[in-house]
Amino acid sequence: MQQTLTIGKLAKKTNVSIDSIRFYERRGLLAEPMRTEANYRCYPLDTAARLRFIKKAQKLGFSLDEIKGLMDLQHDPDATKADVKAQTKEKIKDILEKIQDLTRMLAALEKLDASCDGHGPTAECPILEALAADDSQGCHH
Amino acid sequence: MQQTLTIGKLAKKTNVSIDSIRFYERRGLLAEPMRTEANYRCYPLDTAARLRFIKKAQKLGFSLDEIKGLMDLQHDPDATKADVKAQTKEKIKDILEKIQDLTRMLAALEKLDASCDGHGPTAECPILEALAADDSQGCHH
DNA sequence: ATAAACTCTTGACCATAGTCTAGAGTCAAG
DNA sequence: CTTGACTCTAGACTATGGTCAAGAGTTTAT
Repeated sequence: MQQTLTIGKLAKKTNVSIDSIRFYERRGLLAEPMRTEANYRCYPLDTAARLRFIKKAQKLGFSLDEIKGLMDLQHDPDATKADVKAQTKEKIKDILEKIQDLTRMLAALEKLDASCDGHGPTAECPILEALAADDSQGCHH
Repeated sequence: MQQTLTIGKLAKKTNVSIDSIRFYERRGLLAEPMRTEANYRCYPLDTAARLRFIKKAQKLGFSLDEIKGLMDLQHDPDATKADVKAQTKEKIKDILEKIQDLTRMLAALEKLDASCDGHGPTAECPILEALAADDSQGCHH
């Protein structure tokens, strides 16, 4: 009973596809695991934790590159909590910005929606008219 | 004085790159324009309005395929304002969902951020620990 | 012993929204 | 009339996060 998993077992255990696991390895998010004589990957049990880390960080909006950065920090003896905190704050800023952009879009769309009674042909649809409107007049040189 | 523009003039007028204009044509967002004898595209002036439409709808979060759908509705005599309104409402729903997802991410990240004092090495960083935590215990079969 | 299930590598492919390159042809200004 | 700016096509390349297929080898179950 060695404490290792085949890629298939690891995939099932973590709900991450075999292809994704190999993809993460290529991208440097997972270390290259030991191999059996037949060249099969055999993963130590804690690789599952690493995959959990990846999936959770992904849900929080980190890209694979950013996740790699976080995991590298984790194993860098010279890295500080402040480094991790800085990346977290960076991400918070990103997300706030996205929320603001989406809120503006939402307001614009709701205004369009309210302007249209929803009856008749598209010929004079205020939504389409608003999108087609030429506001290039706003900036004369 | 024909009322047409070369692709370069159109690009400058609309701030859309020449490559993007040709790309939109390939994707069916712009009709194939007339050509000169030398096979140069010559655009009627109102193509600029169509490009404005595309860019505005894009800012509102519509994908190119969705924008194509909207523009097709615009010229379909059987399409109704209700069709446009339905797509707008669909988009509003999408955007609300995205905002909710991002808001949840934000809350999670802010909680992580607050849990870390930002001093010392990463060894016991609560942010990294939270990401690494195994919550698979929540679901025993 | 043999078939099913698993794994390996390499490389192509998906969507999205473009950008860039090469090589050829065209147009305008000096 | 030549040089520089513009345009043409086809196809490759970017980033992101994977998925899929082919063809070969391995392991497991019956």
